[in-house]
Amino acid sequence: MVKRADLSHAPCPVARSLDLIGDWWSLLIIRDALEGVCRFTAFQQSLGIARGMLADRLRMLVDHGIFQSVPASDGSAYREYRLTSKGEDLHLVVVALRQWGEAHLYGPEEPRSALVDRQRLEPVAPLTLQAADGRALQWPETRVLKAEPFPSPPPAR
Amino acid sequence: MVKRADLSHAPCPVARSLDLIGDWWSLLIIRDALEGVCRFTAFQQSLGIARGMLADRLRMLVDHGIFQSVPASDGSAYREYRLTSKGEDLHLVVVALRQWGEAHLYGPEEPRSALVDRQRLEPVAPLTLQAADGRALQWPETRVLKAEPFPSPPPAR
DNA sequence: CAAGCTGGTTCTAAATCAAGACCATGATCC
DNA sequence: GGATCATGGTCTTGATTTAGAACCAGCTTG
Repeated sequence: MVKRADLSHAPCPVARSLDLIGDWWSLLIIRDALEGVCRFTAFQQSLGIARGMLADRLRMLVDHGIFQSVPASDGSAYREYRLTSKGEDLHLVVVALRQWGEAHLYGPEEPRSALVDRQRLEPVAPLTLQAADGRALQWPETRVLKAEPFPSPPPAR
Repeated sequence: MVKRADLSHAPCPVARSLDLIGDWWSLLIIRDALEGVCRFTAFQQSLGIARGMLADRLRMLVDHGIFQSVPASDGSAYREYRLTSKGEDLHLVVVALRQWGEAHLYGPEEPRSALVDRQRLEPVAPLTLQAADGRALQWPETRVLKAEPFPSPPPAR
């Protein structure tokens, strides 16, 4: 056996994405970062994650260009973690998870945090799937076209 | 320490969602199911997952109402796993992961599977965040409103 | 009814994870 | 300018999870 499968060269983008952020903590760290958390200790306190885990995860996310480690903006000699634009683009994944959770994991009266339009403080609209021309699509109206088999699969690194 | 944190009563819908499907395999199983896979052996072969893991994951996903186990549609005595509507609603999460992976994890020439509109075989449009009135929103134009503190937090069960 | 498929369960070893001790800087206080 | 605290980690130690393979019982096919 050895280690968990390596999906970083999978032909399916879903698998590659999960290879990076499919673990227990990464998306929670990214969620916090999207809400403005940027210091090691702040992540650690917000999430209750073990410090060693957090250090590992941040290192990995920096290596993969999702975070960058920059000098702290408050002028101190410490550093902070900022999402790159690649990392920020994960906000749609977080929103999709949020909306699914809101729809299916809460009782009708149960309080929950909400993502709102900053101007009007109204909840954002549910995400929808659209065709290239803007038509709304249901899931059964789509299909996955498999990739062509690759000339040379994982050519080392 | 003991076991991984229980997020099933978290006030944040993202955390609750990840509590169910934030592990290494669940979303890959769901991705396959969305593409029509429904038999135990088919999942196992498609994913290369250990059989014990797969059995555990499917049991858990059935327990949480994401799959249901139904008699096989081919008339045999075997069973198959079908997504419930709750499970099907995860397609937006899978699409978000797919689009992020397409945008950030592939070289320009590297082949990949694509999600297309079944009628025209054109790729679907990128997901976008919209306000309640349909205006496009960028991430910085939104914020997360925290939930009211709950009267009685996790009341056993 | 024998052989193979299906859908699991159980076992073991390895890897991962949580928790806390420890430590090296940098900042603060006096 | 030395003591003390905060920051941002690393290291060690067990518990839990995971991968992989072996095993097994109920269908199904020939």
